[in-house]
Amino acid sequence: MRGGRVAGTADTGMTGAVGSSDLVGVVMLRRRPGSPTLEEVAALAGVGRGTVSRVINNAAGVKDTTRRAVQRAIAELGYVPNLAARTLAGRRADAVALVMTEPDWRQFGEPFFSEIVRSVGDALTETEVQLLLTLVRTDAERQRLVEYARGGRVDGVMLMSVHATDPLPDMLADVGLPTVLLGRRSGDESVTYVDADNVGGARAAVSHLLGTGRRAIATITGPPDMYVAQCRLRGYREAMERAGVEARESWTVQGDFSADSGHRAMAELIERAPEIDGVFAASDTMAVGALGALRAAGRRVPDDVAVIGFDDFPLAQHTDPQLTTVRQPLEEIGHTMVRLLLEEMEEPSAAWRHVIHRTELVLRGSA
Amino acid sequence: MRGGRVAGTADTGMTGAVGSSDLVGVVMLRRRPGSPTLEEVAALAGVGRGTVSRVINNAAGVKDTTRRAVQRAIAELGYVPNLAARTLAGRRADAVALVMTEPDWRQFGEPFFSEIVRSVGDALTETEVQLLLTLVRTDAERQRLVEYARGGRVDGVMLMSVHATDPLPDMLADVGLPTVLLGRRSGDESVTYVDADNVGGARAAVSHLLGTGRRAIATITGPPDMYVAQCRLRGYREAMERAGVEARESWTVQGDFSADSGHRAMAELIERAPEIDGVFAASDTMAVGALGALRAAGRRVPDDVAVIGFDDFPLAQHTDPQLTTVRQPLEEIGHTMVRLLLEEMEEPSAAWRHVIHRTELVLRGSA
DNA sequence: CTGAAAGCGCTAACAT
DNA sequence: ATGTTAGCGCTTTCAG
Repeated sequence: MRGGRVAGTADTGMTGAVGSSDLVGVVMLRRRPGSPTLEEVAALAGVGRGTVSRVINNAAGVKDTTRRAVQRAIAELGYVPNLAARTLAGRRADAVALVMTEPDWRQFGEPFFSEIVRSVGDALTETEVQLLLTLVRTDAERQRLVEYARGGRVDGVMLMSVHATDPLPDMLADVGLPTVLLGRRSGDESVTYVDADNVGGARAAVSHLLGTGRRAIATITGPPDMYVAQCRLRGYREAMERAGVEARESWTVQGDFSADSGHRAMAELIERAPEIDGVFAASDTMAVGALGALRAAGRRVPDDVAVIGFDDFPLAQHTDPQLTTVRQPLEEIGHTMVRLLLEEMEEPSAAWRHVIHRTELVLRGSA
Repeated sequence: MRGGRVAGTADTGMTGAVGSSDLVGVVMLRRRPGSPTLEEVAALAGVGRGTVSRVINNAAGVKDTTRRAVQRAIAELGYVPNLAARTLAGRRADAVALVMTEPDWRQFGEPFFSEIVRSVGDALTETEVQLLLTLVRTDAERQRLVEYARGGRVDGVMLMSVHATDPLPDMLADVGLPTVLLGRRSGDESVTYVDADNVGGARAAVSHLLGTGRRAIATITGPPDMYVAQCRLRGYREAMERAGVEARESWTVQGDFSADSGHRAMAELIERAPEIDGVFAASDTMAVGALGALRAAGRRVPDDVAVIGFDDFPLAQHTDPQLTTVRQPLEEIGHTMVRLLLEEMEEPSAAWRHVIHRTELVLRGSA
């Protein structure tokens, strides 16, 4: 029976399955047709529509007694403004979208994303702006989002995890929709973006290793076609160069950001470059894999070999609390995205703006 | 230095920090004022507005040549319909919301949620309906969502992880907005919901243990104020009763769905009821904790004690591939939510509908 | 300070 | 088959 399956309620027959015996519950009356309108409020309050509009928009210049009367009418009718009408009449949608373009759905659960979502939500919680998360996986969904955004349902768009070849940012930005990217697609990203200082962070990590007297420092890179990986490799090289240490060819091994690839890369390094006494991994996940390989090979960490990983996901605390990492300030990155977006919505500028957040080294046992 | 922090780019000074030296990039012209309107399209195509409307809505009864002409005009102008106007003119918003009311933000990253989000997204991907995820943590956000929904920005709302005391479902449903809940708040939930068969699943798990000849079966429960936990406890009791096995008081220990609480509960069980030869945990997470406690105590699993957990999050595969679980069909649950919502949007009914999905036992090594 | 009136861009019902 | 017209509910001048 191992690995087999048994219907959970086969012996009970008590519950309805889809489409078969749905239980139908209490019957209740509902009223849909005709939420009260501003006009009805005006009538009840005995004022003109303009006055009601002023009241619900907190506009100045309404006698206090009238205001009160209107508010009473609003409460009595349970009036809620029709947002479509409001938007159509010229005001904004009072909503922004945070888009995840991640075909690989597992990413969704990553701490990286939840952190960003959380901080963006926080930054918006004080405002009148509703945050809308949307998923874009297929081209159909891409198209639908563009029509949604261009259709005026949101006043601005933030995009996370955009792949280098994704045209979505341009489709949005080219129509004049305030758009902010999290991370660059390439070195000359034009659309407004917020990014972490990947070059500087990598440089700081490697400099730190050099500072402890180590010289034979290797790096495990990310996919070469990802800009973020390029930056981290560049940081490694710059640090080595500045220190006057020649970075041997054999000290650079390619990974793909996964723990597995980190493990393999480290195993290869141990094999072909046993002189290594330090490693900079382009992701914390790979760093964890590398630590595993080192320990498996009987190397002492950090005494024999020190490891630092770039903190893409605040993973380290869950897997290896001893791992030194380069931390990206996700909280601030989220806040900055919101700030840039709101500013752009406030007064559209003709220029793209780019903000790069500093990173910081979080020292722990392994380096 | 251990545990200390170092600014990543302190030695570089190359990057701009927020608000200090933001890089300002390429300047580009943007046009915002006045997207082309349907009227302009009509003019360019030399037809009436009604015809254009028919074309963009794929309505029948338009001569093929005219249709083509209109489409050409649309392409030439880069016309995109104004959604606010469309909604106002009486049609729907063509959007639905999937709401997470989870004050404890960590939950967001759980596989349970990403699975639901994924399956709901899948179910919607074929339609014209845009999925909007929204977060509701504070009362302010709750209020904002209600105004958003009542304001006509979405045609329906799905709610996940609703706490027993949350008034949000009623606030929405009472105004006649199609609303579907994932999970019940209590035994007499009125609002339309989709749920897993928690009672039946628990019963099946315990029956399975009984079927292997075990008699001293304990249960680790969830928080007693959560309906889902009550149901799973009820299933345990029913199975024991049906088998004519007396479930001793001391065999029921309370947990809180966390792995830690599972560990503690199991340790307590080992102490006070060493006769135990089977355990049903109300969540897979607690089951994992329980397994840890058992192994630590030197009990062999499943030979001495068999463990089954209820699969809230498809966690088992990540932590203990040997753990037998009661699986909830998350994919189907998501699809059903969408189906019910769309049906309700199609033709509002006066009745609430309730669907309870079967669960299935996924047998693995530990039971 | 407040009422009246002119749209916002679209759909749908009604003519033609 | 297609043009015309009347709103949808709100914001916003513009008069009073």
